[in-house]
Amino acid sequence: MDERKKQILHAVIRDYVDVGEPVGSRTIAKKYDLGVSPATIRNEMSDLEEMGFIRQPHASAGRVPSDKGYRYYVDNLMEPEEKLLSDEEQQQVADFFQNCAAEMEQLFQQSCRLLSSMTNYTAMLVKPRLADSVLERFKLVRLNENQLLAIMITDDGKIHNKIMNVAAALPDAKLAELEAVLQERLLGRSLADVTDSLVAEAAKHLLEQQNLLRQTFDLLRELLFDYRDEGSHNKPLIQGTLNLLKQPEFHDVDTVRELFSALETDDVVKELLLMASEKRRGTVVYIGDELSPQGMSACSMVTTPYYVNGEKMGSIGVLGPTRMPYPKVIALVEQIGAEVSRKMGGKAEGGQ
Amino acid sequence: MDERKKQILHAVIRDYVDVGEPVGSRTIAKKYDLGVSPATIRNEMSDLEEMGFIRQPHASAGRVPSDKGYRYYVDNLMEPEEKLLSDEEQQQVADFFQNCAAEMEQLFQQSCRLLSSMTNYTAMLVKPRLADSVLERFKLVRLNENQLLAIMITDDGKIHNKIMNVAAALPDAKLAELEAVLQERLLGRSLADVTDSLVAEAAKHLLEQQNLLRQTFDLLRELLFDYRDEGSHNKPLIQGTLNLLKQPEFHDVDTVRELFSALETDDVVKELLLMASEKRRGTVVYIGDELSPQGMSACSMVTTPYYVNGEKMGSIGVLGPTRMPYPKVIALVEQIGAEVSRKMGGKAEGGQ
DNA sequence: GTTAGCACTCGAGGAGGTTGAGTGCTAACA
DNA sequence: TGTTAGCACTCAACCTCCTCGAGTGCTAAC
Repeated sequence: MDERKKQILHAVIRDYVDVGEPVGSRTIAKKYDLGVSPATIRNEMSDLEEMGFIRQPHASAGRVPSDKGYRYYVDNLMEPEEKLLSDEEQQQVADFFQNCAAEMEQLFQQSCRLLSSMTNYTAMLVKPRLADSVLERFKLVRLNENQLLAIMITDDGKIHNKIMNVAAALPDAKLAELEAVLQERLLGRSLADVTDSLVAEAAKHLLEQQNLLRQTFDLLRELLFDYRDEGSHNKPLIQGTLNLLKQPEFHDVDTVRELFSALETDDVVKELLLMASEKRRGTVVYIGDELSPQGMSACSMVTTPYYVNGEKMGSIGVLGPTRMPYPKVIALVEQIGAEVSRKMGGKAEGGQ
Repeated sequence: MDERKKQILHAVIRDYVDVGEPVGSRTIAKKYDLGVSPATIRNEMSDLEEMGFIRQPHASAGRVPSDKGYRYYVDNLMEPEEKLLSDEEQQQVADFFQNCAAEMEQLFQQSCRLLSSMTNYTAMLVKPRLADSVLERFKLVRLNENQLLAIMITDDGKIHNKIMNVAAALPDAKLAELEAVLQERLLGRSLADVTDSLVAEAAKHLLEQQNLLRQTFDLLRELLFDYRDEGSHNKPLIQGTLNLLKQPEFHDVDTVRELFSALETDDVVKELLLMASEKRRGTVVYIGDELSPQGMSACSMVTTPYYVNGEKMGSIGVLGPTRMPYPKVIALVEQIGAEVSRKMGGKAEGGQ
């Protein structure tokens, strides 16, 4: 891959992303000053096609970048100066984060919306894993003779609760004792740390005395593990699904159907967003075929992790057509990701 | 509108719903035994067109029912025997409701899914208004010196809570007193009944003594009214949006965009579903243009109310193309609505 | 290694023709 | 007066044929 080939590939991609139509050798010779004739460019393009970086939609058309071509571009060709946001965009982001909500849930919602409206693609965000939340408060409240309400407040400000039935009367003193023991053992720990044995041990001596509490404990354990596994508690946020319909590549209803049904499957979205953050590789770009296991091979995705209190984290990202202005989108995702981290008191982490 | 015209209109609609293509005079003469020649049917159809019940997509095509035609059909032509569900369908519904969840939220979700999968259209449901929920329990729990947790449990089993800051220490005795007074005044009332004056009066003598509680009360009032107005607390359920994409009438991406953006607006959906139940007219059918204020003039909608404990209620319904088998869909919606009512201990109400 | 020139390919788009479903009209019939 | 047969007419859908133009690949010359 010599320098000139790189230049030509770069030119093909820039032009295609811009105009949306296959780009020919003449166009490149005219628009980008490479100092060679169309014929030479043709030869080079023929090589590039053989190498799999570009392809022809049909025999007498210009060239279009392949997924591999975009990949090479993102990995090797993108120039830092392309990644800058315009002043207005900078401003827009800054303004937004100055005035945005402090409450976590809302901040996420709104950031997601911002990202989708600024890119005109679909934005998505996974909230921090509930398992990483730290138990800050734990209360047992008597509702009546047979019912207790367990209240847990986690450090993200969320209140979780569950009504539990107790088989027989439980004196106030015992209840207080139970609460105290559990508080001592559970508070300050993340839900991930709350293991079966921990709960069991915490209540051992109580259980010995009062077998009737066993049910309550089973319920409590269920509750804790339920939250820890975060089954349905942590749906990813998705904003601007409809933006994708604006894209010419999704003018075919069948493609749209496939794509949307993938988007409706929360697990797919979460998996995608988390694939990136779990590798801890900063911003990650998935291109075309790399999303085919998720049924989105017509798309590309840019995700970046964000941090809450320096540790716990989630991811925010954008889904658009493979033909997207990668540098801009990457810059925007990183910028917004960093701002979210900042707002949440985490350390930002940018770049690749 | 003589008998023969009715028969012909009926035939046009049945055939069009079935086949999906404009239907001509010859087809009707052959398929439906009206005892007259195509020529006669042509004359009648010409009249029907003049009356606005059918129309021609283009000059040399067959006829297609207009919105007005469907309306007339639904109001006057549908025969009771058309409204029967097949045995398998009956069975499917019965099976489902035998095994379905008892928990309200889940029951709604699952019923909605059932309706959408059985019709292959989009199903939607508004949950009962929160304002109609009755406060069953009310608790004030001290979290620490400066924070109280207000817990409200409504008769639908939902737990609502809010953390409130109190300016200065509040002795346990006062807290208990406060709780007791509020319980006395608020329990057993629906959120709709909880008025500003009620809360104020309930706490009057307390406030006189302890001005510092004012803030707490303001917060509590806010909380109550927040739930009562049910701002974001009561999103309608929507299932099977993607089913609409299967319909040939939505093969155009622009129509889809318009429709989906309407569906994304919760208020529009809720308004639609509630329009019916507020009139207390049983099952209601909206056809084509009648939905144009909601930006869904390509669709028809069938909704029916359901009842919880005989009074409080919501609606369940189906959104599909105007070309839908109305009798079947109506029967299905009513059946499922009735089952939901039954499950929720409400009285069923069928028919129009 | 680069370039100019040229033949070739192929999709897009328009013109023209054919087909078939369906209508509207008219005149004849009961 | 209502019904029917017959016939001319209309029009979308579908072909085919044609041209145009963008773009390529190849070759021979520089």
